[in-house]
Amino acid sequence: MSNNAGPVRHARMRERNLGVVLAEVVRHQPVTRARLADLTGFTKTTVSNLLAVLADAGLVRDGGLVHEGERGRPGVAVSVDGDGTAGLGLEINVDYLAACVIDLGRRVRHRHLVAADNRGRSAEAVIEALARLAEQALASATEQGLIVAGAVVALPGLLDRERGLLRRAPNLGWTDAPAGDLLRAGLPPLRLPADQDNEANLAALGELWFGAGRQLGDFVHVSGEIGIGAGIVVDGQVFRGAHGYAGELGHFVVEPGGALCACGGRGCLEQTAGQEAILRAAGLTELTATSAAGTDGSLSALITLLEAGDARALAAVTRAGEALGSTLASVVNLLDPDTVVLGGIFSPLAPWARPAVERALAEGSGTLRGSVPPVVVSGLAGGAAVLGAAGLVLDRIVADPALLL
Amino acid sequence: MSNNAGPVRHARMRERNLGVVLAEVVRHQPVTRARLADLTGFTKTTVSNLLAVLADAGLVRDGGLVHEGERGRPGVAVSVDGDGTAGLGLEINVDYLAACVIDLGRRVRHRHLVAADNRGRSAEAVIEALARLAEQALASATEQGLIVAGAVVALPGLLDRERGLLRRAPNLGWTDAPAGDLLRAGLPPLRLPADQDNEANLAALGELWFGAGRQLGDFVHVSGEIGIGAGIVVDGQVFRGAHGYAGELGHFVVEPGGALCACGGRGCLEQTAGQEAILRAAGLTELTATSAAGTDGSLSALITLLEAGDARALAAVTRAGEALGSTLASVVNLLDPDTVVLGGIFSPLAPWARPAVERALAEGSGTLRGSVPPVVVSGLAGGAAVLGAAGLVLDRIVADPALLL
DNA sequence: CATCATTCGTCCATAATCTGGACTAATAAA
DNA sequence: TTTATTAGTCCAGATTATGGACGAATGATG
Repeated sequence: MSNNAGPVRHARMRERNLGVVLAEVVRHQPVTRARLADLTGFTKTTVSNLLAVLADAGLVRDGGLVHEGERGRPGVAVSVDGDGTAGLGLEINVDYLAACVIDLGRRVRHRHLVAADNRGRSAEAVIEALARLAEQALASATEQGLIVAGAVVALPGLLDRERGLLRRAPNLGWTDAPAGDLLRAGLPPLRLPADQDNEANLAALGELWFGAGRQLGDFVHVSGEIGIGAGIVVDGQVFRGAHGYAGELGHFVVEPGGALCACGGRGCLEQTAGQEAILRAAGLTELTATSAAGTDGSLSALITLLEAGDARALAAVTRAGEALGSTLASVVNLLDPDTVVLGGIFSPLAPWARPAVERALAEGSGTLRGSVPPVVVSGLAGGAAVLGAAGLVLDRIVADPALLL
Repeated sequence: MSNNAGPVRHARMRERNLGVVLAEVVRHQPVTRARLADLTGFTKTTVSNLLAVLADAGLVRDGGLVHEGERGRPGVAVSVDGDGTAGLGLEINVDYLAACVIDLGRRVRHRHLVAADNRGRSAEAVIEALARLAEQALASATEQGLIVAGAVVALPGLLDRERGLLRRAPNLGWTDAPAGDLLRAGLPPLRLPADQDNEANLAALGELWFGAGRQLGDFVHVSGEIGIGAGIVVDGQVFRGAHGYAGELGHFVVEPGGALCACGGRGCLEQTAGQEAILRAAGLTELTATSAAGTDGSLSALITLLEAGDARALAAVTRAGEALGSTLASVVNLLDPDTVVLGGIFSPLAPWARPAVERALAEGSGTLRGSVPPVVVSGLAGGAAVLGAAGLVLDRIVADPALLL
C-alpha cells in the first residue's frame, strides 16, 4: 500500500528537524529561541542545538534583542542570514532570456532580462547565451558576498526532468534538446545540482512566494507568454502529474477543427488566447520581439489600443478571455483550486480580459459546488518564472538544510 | 516556504519505522527478517525489534521456514496476520447500499449489497438502513474472529470531510446532510474514527488495491454509476484538491445549452453519458432499481440489446463514449495520468463504448505529449468503491501502525 | 534603590532508538 | 564430519531529544 516515507535513522531525524526549525525562522523572521520552542514543539535545549548547526552553516544568525512579553529577560533575535546563501534563477523563453539571484532572506539581489527571439536558434546557441547571463549573475552575487548554492532553469515546454531533457517545446521548435547537460557544462559547478522545470510550474511558485499567492495555499496560476500553461499549487507544492506534464492548458481544444497549432493539433487554446493570436485578431501584425527590451513591444501597442477603446482589440481580448475562462472551468471542476491567478500577458490585459474570463468560468463551473473560485490578477506578470526558479533553490534548502552540510 | 513535516521526536521516528517495516511485509508477504533488513535498510536487530512490536499488536506473525539462498540457515517467514485486524467498507449510492469487510491480508471476508432506491428517502432513513448493514458485517467479522479497526463510508456527492457533512448530492437530492454524525451514532465505536469519502475517490483506490490499478501508480479512474466522477491517483495517493471536490467529471459542460441537470447547470456530461441518459437514449424507459438485486436491471437490458446489435442502443453508448472521451482529453491534458481506467457502468459497456472513448481521447489530447495514455477496463465494475473504503482503513493502519497502540 | 516575579537561554543527567560487531543456530556442500 | 554460509539475537555504543535546574536579564513593586 502507499507509503512514501523511507526509514528514519537518527541522522534523518535531525535533518528533518533542522528543516522544521529553519522553516519556522523563515516564517517568523526575527524570532527568539523560546518562541521557536513554542512554535515547533521542541524543548528550548533542542532548538538551541539545532540553531547552532544552522548558524554554523551560515543559514541563520543572531541579531539584537527582542522583547515579546511585558516583563522578563529579552530574547535573542534569530533571523535568516540574508547575506550568505543565495539561489540562481534562469529562464529561457520564446522571446527573452532572464536571470535573477535571490538571497535566503528573499530579497532580489540581481535581475536581468534580455529580449531575444529564440525561435529559430539552436538549443546550443541559446543555452550558451543563457550561460553568459548566468555568469554575470554569479559575478554580481559574489561581488555582494553571496554564495550561490544552486540554480534552476525555467523552460517553456514538456521536459523529462530525470534525464535533463527538454522533450518538446513547440513554440521554440526544439525537440529532445539536452538542455540539462548543456547547462551543466556551461555553468560553474554549484553546491546543489542544476535543475530545470516547466516555466508554468515555476511561475506559479514565483507567485506563491513573491506575489499574490503569498496568502494562498492552493491555486492555479495561468502563465501565458507565447504559450499558455498552468501551474497547479496544492498545499504549497506544485502538482506535476505522472510525467511532469500536468497543467498543459495551451493545447486544450476550444474550437474543434480550428486553426492549426504548432503542436500538430487544431483549435488549441493557444490559437485563440495565445499572445500572437490575440495580436493578430486585434489587427497588429507581429513585430520582432527585439523591438523592445523587457516587455514585448506589440503587447504594449495592444494595450495602447485597448486604452483608446479600439473595438477590434477589445473583441480580440474578450474572445481570448472567454476561451480561457471556459478552459479554466474544466480546471476548476477537475482540480478544485481555491483561487485562480491570472499571470503572464493576462496580468496586464486583465482590466479588459477579466470580465470575460469570469463570465465563462462561472458558466462552466460552480453549478455543483455553489461557488466559483475568485480570479486574482498577478502583480508579477512575466517575471514570475525566474523568481520561482530562484525561489525553488531556496525552498529546497529550507526544506532540507542538510543539503549544505 | 513549504514544509509539511512536523518535528520528529524519538517516538515519531519509531512510529514511522513501524510503518516502513509493515508496508514491506505487506508487499513481500512471506518474508524473512534478513530480507526485510535488506529491503528497508535497517539492521537485522532493528527489524527484529520492530517486528516484535507489530506482532504484539497482532499485525504480523511468524509462519514456517523459508529458504531464500542456496545454503545457510533458513529464515522465519513473517507474514501479515490476516486473522486479526480488518476494515469495514460501507457505501451509500443512488440505487443500492453496500458493505464489506476486508482483513489485513486483503481477503474479502464479507460482502453484501442490497438494491434500494434511495432517491426519495431522507438521509436519516438511509443511514439507518446502512447501519443495519454494518451491524451484519460486524457480526460476520466477529464470528470469523476478526477485530474491525475502523470504517469508511463512500458517498456519492461533495462532502466536507472535516465537518462530516455531505454538502451536496444532486442525484440523491440531499443537501448538507450530517452523514458523519448520523453514522457515528448508528455504529458501535471502533478503534479508529469512522470516516467518509467521495465514492469516486474510493472507487479509484479500490481499483488500485484490488483491481487493474495494482500495477499502476498514477491513473485516473472513471466511476460512473448514476453520476460520473473521477478518482485521481498520483503516486498511490488520491488527489482531492483544496476542498476535496477534485475529479467532479459529471458536471463538465459537453453541450452548452443542453439538457438541464440536477446540479442546476445545462449540458453536463451526466446528461449525455450518465446511466439514465444512456438508457433513455437507447429507448429503455427506466425501471426501478429494485427490480434486480446487485446490478441494475435496465443496465443488463441495455447490454442484451447491445449484444443483439441494436442500432439505437449502440448509438447511445457511442455518443456517451465520445462525450466521455473528450472530457477525458481535458483530464489528460491537465493531470497527465499514466493510464485511464474505465469503471462503474463503463466497465460492462466497454466492449461498445471503448472505441468511441479512445477516439475522442486521442483527438483531444496527445497532440503535444505524443502519446495517449492507454484506456484500461476495470474488472471490479460497480463494486470498487466499497472495496476501496475498506482498503482505506487498512491502508491507514499500514502507513501508521501506531494507530493501534 | 532593592527585591520579586518573570522570562530567556544553557547545562547536565536521562531516556529512547538505531547501529554494528560478536555470537549462536541451522542448513547445504564438500 | 567438517566447512562455508545464512538467519536471528545479544549487548555495548553512538546519536539525539527531553526535562528539570540554574544563572541571566528585565519590568514591576515597594
